[in-house]
Amino acid sequence: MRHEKVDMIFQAAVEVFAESGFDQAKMDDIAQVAGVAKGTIYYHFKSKEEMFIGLMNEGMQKLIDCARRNVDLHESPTEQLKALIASHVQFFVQNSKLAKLLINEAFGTKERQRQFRLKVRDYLGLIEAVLIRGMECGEFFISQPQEVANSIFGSASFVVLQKIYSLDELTEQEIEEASPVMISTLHQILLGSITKSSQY
Amino acid sequence: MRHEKVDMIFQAAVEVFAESGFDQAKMDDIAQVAGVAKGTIYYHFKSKEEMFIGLMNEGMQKLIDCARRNVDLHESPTEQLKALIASHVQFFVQNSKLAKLLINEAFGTKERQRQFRLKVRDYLGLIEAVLIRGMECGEFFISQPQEVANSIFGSASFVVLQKIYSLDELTEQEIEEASPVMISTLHQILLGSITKSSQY
Amino acid sequence: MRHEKVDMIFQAAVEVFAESGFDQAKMDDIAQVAGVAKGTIYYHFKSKEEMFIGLMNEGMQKLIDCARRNVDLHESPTEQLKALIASHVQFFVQNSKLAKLLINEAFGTKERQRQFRLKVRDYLGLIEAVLIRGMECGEFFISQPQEVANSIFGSASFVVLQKIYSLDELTEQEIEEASPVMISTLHQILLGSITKSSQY
Amino acid sequence: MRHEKVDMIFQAAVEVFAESGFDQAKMDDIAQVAGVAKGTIYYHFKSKEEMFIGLMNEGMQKLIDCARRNVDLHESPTEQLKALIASHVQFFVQNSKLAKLLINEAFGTKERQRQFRLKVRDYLGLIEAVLIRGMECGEFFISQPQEVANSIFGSASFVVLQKIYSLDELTEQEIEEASPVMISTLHQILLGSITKSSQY
DNA sequence: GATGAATGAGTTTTCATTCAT
DNA sequence: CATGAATGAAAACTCATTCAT
Repeated sequence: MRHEKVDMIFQAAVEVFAESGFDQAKMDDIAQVAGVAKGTIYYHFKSKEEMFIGLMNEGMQKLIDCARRNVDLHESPTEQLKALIASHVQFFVQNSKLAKLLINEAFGTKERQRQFRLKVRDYLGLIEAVLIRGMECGEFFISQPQEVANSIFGSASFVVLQKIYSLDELTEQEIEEASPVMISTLHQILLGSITKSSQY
Repeated sequence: MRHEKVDMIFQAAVEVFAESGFDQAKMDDIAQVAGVAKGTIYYHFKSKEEMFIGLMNEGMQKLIDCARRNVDLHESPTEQLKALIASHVQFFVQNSKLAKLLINEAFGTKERQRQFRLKVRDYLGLIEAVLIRGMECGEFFISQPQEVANSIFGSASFVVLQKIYSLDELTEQEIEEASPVMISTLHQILLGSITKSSQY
Repeated sequence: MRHEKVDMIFQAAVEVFAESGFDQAKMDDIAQVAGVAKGTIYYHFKSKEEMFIGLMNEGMQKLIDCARRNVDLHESPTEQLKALIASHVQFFVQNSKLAKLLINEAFGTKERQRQFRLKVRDYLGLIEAVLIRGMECGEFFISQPQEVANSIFGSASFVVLQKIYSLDELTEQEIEEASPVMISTLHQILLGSITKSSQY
Repeated sequence: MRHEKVDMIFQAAVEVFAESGFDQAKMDDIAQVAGVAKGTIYYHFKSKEEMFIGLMNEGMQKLIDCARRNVDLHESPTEQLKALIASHVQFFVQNSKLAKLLINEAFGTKERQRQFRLKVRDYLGLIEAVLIRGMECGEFFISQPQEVANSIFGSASFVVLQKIYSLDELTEQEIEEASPVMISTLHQILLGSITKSSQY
């Protein structure tokens, strides 16, 4: 296969970066995990930073595609938003390392972080679009759709990560099993208030 | 004063850690900002990690105290929760570097991260307590108060950080001014659904 | 042509080595400039060092041939020496990168540098031969022809290189135009004292 | 002593750089020769390049000071020029490694090389000043003093280096002994043509 | 003959930590 | 208590060389 080693490096990089974060991730470890020499990484990627950016884009794109696919299964904005939240939770549960990385690298002034936020913004735009459509067809009552989108993202992300990195140290199995509860709670909180015009 | 230098180091450490994150923060920088020699830091703190842990505890304690103070100003859980959310937003806006650090270091398997989560749990416990009191006196209708607490924390935190690290690069002034909108939006979303029994 | 690629590599190597010096020259760059794959270089040349030695010999041989040709145009040693100096200046001006390389690699204890000095000695021998012939036919009055040969080489080389790498950063055009002045000045200095009549 | 280690590093750096040239010189070697840890070098010097520049300035300044001292011992420009040439030869003989480095790093487009040429220009200015004074008081007859200065520098430098790196591999002792001959030959060549009476 | 992906030893640089003063 | 020079164990990155195709 042509891209055999490149793929292995990419996989290894996801794993190591997600495990340790950008700074703690060592190129040596990535090389070892990938089963290639260190030089091989640099033959295919210009630098640690560049590799990371490519990797983040890839990961975020997966998240975005997954969300879009799930949204498109439904017609009503309400159902779409519910699907989106469920999709988000499931993706984070199944890609927990990536999820942690996402939260860790979403803020900051480094180039990689700025680039990364561009992708995050795409995803948030997807959420916002659903909200706006809901407003237009009278299903949602929202004054600040952008803030609400941020709020949804923050809720869903933190709920999952808090479960994963809970002090009880749950197994992957237990976390998977907890997904439905997390999803339904999030549905309750996040949809309850926007489907009726409340006064707070 | 007895602890003159210790305090200066502590202040400097907050600044530098918050600015750069744990890994990128250099002891040299902390020393320089504090106006002391590098060796002096090691006279007062055992290591970079230990200093960081102390600092995080301090920061989280401030957040907790601030929240508790604001909660205690009110009687009804609804008002308490509103106050808590407003307090959270304001604290994050006024301590944005610390806020970022909080999110960055909340997850992970390192000792400092585990220790840190103990403090986060205290804060979440505070939120949860308000929720439970609200359930008890019939103001809130929640099935999973812990998840809801996480959700509130995640929403409020992400909304503020997203504003601070927005691609528009707002000034501190502009962020301060945006606080009321963020708070009211969060109130709307987070309180709307739990004060009525919704079906999702 | 049979040696099509070999020639292209050779040309590229001259260019890159001359531009960057031995250590800074990268085989990748040579390959790229030559328009061949890196492996191809190693198919034709044993190593970087060996390629460099061959290249230096080639370059020096050109210089020697050029000098010899110009010397042979004249009968009297005085005219021969003048021709030789003019030839040297012109060659250095037209092959400035090679000239720099020559000076940089002329001294040192590395094998390539030792090998290189053998060729330099050939060239110096050519100068010395003219001087000795001049002594024999009574045109020159010199006690140490070898030292004088070195002196001539050093003068002429440095004058040109100093012009090329002057802080004013002259264009190639300007350097070409400065050649006559450099040549006549060198004639004046170098021939004035070794000939009987100081008419230059 | 305050600068104990800094001095040792400096000495070691001169030695290693002079022995191997900038590119081949390894910081490890400098550290080892200096008898300090590698980190110590970086505590005192910002980078390899910066260290090299400081070192070159130091070396060139020594050369300039030495030349100026010797020039100032005499009144007549002729005697001054003779003293300058003798001084140059002796300095190069006694600092042969530095001399080689000087020639190797005098040309090129790197920052360190450009900075270095500023110092070389100072030295050449010193020679030129003597020549111009000689012209003014009627001792020298030169049309291009700058070119003549370059010529003198080139002659003297190359004669010495050629002796040092001769294929016969002379001992330091033998080179020292050869100095008078080199000096007198250079005097003969370089002064003969620029003075009125060719009595040398 | 020609290729270019792969290698790994080697190089500069960084920085938390120590310790003699 | 306080200092800051010194350390050395990493870590990112380079590049001549090899070799399977």
